[in-house]
Amino acid sequence: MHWNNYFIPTTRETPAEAIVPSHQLMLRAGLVKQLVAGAYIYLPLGYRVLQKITNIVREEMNRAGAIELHMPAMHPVELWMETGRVEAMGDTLIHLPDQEWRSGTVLGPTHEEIITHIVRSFVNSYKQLPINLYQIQTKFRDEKRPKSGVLRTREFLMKDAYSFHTSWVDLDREYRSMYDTYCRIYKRCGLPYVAVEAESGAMGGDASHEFMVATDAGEDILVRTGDSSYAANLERAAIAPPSTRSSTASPLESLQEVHTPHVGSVEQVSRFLGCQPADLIKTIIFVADDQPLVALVRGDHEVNEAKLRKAAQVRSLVAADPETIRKVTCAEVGFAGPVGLQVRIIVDQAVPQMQNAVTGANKTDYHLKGVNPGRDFEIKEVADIRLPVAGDSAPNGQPLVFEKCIEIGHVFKLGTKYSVSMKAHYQDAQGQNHPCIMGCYGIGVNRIMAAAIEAHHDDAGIIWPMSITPFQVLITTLDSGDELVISAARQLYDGLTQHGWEVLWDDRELRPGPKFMDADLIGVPLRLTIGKKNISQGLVELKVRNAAEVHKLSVTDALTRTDQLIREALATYQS
RNA sequence: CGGGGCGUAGCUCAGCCUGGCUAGAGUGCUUGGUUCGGGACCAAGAGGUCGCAGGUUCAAAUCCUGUCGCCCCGACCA
Repeated sequence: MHWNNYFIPTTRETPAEAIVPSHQLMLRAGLVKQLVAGAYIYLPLGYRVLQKITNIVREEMNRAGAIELHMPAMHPVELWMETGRVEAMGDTLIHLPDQEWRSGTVLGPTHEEIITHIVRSFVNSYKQLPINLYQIQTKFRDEKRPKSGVLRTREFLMKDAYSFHTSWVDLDREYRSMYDTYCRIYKRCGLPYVAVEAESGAMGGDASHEFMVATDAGEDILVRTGDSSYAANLERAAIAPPSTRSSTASPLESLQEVHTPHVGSVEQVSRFLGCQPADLIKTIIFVADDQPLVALVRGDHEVNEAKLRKAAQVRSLVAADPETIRKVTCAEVGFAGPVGLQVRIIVDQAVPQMQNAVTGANKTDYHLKGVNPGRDFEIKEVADIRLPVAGDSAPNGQPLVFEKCIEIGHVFKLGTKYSVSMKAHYQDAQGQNHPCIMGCYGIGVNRIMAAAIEAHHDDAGIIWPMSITPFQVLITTLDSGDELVISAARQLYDGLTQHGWEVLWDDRELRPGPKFMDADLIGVPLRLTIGKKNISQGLVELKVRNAAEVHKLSVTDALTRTDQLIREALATYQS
């Protein structure tokens, strides 16, 4: 490809709206342009990268036996009503309300309903299972706040796969296979990914893993140990129980009521009484399966509702409204405490360690000092029910570290949630009907592109992994009036093209400076520079984008060396 | 949805507070010339309904009201 005949609108300055490095570089390198908030145009260079990524995804999915198809982006809302997800998705689901036919149409944020509809239409027998169907398709979600370039958008490309099975054992096998496939895909894309245990959230289902890339541009929190022997997302991260009661145990004080007028929050109470938030026991009241449930955590900790729900073994769990709180505690909101409460209490494992703590007195404008768990209130149920904080350890005893990250993929075991509600049944060998057991597996294609840039760039621009670069080689000709320069460039261009490589020839009539700046910006991994002075001695220059040194080689040596470097680089990304 | 900010040339921004001639700069673009190995220089040009609508005024980029869009922080996020 000749640069003059192509379309790469690079810019020197960074548009003001871009904050994160990948967004800035994608705009400056002419990869994308925003059309409206949350939707991006993929310009030719960016589209090439996107295609490289989708090719890798497709190859690996096919290798794993998944079968590609293509589903519409417009869905009849009836299918979503069958699973109750019109409500579950809420505002995220984009409706088209302006015309009669459109009022029954939504834009697909994901495709469980559609794929389940397909399977129930065509799959009747266990002989047709298992099957794994996937597509690479545009999704629509009405994100409240699109941000960070293509990292969070309302319209985005996703590879979504759905598998259907006759047994949980077979789902486990496919889940494992997809997990391994994802690892291969990310490795081939050159991403430093981490697989973590995750909550499956509103998707439903049991097991779930997220694939993360650590980056400051991210909006999730990755929790892991320094040696990565343990990794999880923030919601899922398990916390080791405190080792032993602190050796500096102080004498137990007696219970004492203190007047704390209009002082309700942890911060206010600790300031008012001159103690630390960690000296308080926070008493949070929930309604679980229509019964009040109290959770106790240290004042500087936060309850993790997913953990609490699991520990309490309840189906529904919501924060109690003020009226319920008043009824349970006989006090205004802000003065709840465990002493004397006659409801089910689940205690975080950090609380029994506490001594001479402060809690609400269940009496408006009063707190209790000198509260000692076990003495002043009974400890019946202890569990890990909070979010981790700095200083906590993983179950294996190693300290946890926290990093911002972005999610680039997610695998779920869905089970029968959709097949039951949508009646996707198959007949077994005995003629019995059963709902299909399902898994689903998603990859954010645009996010891979942004994450790759987040992971591979410097001050001058992008440094593409060889596997997803828009071109493997950039030929930069200086002194383009010189016949030797042109004939050498043509020789290299033709030679490398014949080897099957994608070559971009910067044939623009520009001074060397801007050409080198653009070369670094767009991040093609190998650059061959041909100038009058060197070529008069039969030499061209070979430079690797992420290395400082420059090699002077003959034209034929440059060709074989470049070919070799590309092969070597690609090999490192293969699994 | 709450809080903050911004909308003036392709891009980065000044001008607005305190209304007043033909609305500016840098960069990019076009043409000519000199240059030519890491964003050169000279000269001449093209390019703007100052987001949009209404109002105040002799006069509005500037003041007022409304509206739309965009960014940031937070909430939300299969």
